[in-house]
Amino acid sequence: MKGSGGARRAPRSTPRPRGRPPGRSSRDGVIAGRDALLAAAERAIARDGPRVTLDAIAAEAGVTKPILYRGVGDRDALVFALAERLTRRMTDQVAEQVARTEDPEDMLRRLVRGYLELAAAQRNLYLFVTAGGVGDKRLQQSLLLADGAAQQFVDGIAAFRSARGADPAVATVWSYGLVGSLHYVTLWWLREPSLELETVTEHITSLLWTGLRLEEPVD
Amino acid sequence: MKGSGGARRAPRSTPRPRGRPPGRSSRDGVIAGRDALLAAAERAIARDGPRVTLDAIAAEAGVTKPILYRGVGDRDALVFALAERLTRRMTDQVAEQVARTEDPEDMLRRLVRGYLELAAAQRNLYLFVTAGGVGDKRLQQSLLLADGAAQQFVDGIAAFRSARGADPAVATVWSYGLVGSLHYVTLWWLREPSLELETVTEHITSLLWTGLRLEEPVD
DNA sequence: GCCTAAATCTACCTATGGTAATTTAATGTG
DNA sequence: CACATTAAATTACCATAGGTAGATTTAGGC
Repeated sequence: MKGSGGARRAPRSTPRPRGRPPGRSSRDGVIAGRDALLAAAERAIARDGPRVTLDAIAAEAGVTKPILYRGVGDRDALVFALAERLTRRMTDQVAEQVARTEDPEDMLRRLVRGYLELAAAQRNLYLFVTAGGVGDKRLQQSLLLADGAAQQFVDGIAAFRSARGADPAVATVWSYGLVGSLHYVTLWWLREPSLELETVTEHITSLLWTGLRLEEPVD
Repeated sequence: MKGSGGARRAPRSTPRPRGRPPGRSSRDGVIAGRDALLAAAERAIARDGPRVTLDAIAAEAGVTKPILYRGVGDRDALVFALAERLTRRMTDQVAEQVARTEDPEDMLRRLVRGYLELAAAQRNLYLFVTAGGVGDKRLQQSLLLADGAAQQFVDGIAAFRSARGADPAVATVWSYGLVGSLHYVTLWWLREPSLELETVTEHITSLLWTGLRLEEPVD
C-alpha cells in the first residue's frame, strides 16, 4: 500500500556491473548484527536529527539499504525497535535512582527528574522515537514508554496504598496519564528551556503527587 | 532542502494544452477561501485517515495543488492551521460544559469528559493534528492544544487557590502536564476502547485532582 | 482594439521509502 | 580438481508524494 516498488521491466543494457562485489563473506561472523544496526541508527539520528533518511542510517552502519531492511525491517519497525531500546535504558537508569529512596513522593520526583535528564541528553533520539511514526502506526508505538516504564511504577504506587481494591484499570489509565504529562512537559521544555531542570521537576512532581486540588483557598 | 523542485529542463513537445482553462475568474469573489480549504481538508481527513495526501485534499476542495499552497501553505502549515481550528472548537465546546458548574473538581471532570468526547468524535482529525508533523516542526505544533486550551483552565485553578503567589511558571508546566496526560490517555483509549467513557473520565480526574498520593496506606 | 497583468493549471522535479533483478563468493560434490 | 548450487549482498530501479516553475489564458486598462 505504501511503497510497493515492483520492478517488472524489460532488461536494459547497464554499463555498470551489478551484484556482489569482491570482499569477505558474511559467514565468518555476523557483520551487521541487529544491535550494530540500531546503534548506527542512533548515531545517525543524533547527528542528523529526527528526520534522518534510511540511506543515511545505512551509510552510517556501513551497509546498504536491503541489509538494513533484513536486519530491522521498515522504518516503522526501526522506530519501534529504538523506542524499545530507549525505554529499556530509561527504565534501568531511572529505576536505579528511584531505588535510592523509600519515600514515595521522592520516588516520583526521581522518576520525573530522570525522565527529563535522559530526554534532554538524547534529544534527537527522543524526538525520533516519540514523533517518528505516522498515522495509525504511531498510535501503536508512541505508547511504548507508557506500556513499559510507567506501568510498573504506578503498580508500585497502587500496591503501596493497598487499602483500595487495586483496580488494574486505574493503574493503566494513571500510567498513561503519568507518561503523557511527562512527555508534553518534556517537549515544551526542550523547545523553551527557560526553567531549570529542578524547577520543572518540582512542578510536575507537585502536580502528579498532590494534584490540582492542593488546599482550599485560604480566603 | 526538502523539495526544491527546480525545473531547468529542455522544452518538450507536449500534446495537451497547459495554462488556465476557460472558466470564471477569481475576481468575482474568492472562490477557494482559506476556510473553505480547511473545511475540505477536514472532510478529506475524516474520510481517508491521518495519512491523506495533499492531492486528495486539493481534489476534495475542488482546486489544484498550487491553490492549496497559496491558501494555506505547505503540509506543516496545514497541520498547524487545523490544530488551531480544532483547538478553538474544543475550547468553545468544553468551556460551555465547564461553565455549568461551580465546583472546581467538577469543572475538571467536565473538561476531561469533553476532551475525550471530541477526540473520539473526530478521531482522524485528532490523529492528524497530533501526529501529523515530523521532527522539529512537530515540536512547534504539537503543543498548540496545551498552549491554548489548558492554559486558561489552569490559570483559573491557580487564581482559585490564590493563597499562593500564583507563579505563572507553575501554571504553564501544569497546563502542559494536564494536556499531556489527556492526550496519552486519549491515544490509548482510541486504540483500546475497553473502558467506558465515564470510567476513563473518573480515573483521569482522580489522578489530576487528587494526585497519586491519596491517603496513606491503612495498614 | 491591443497590450499588460493577474491568476491558475499542467507538467515536472526531487527526495525518499521500499524492492527486485543480478551477480559474485563460498561451499559442497563427483 | 572442475563444476554446479546456494547464499548473500549490491546496484539499479519503482512508486509515491510534497513542492514548484513555466505555460497560458482571461480580465482589465490605455
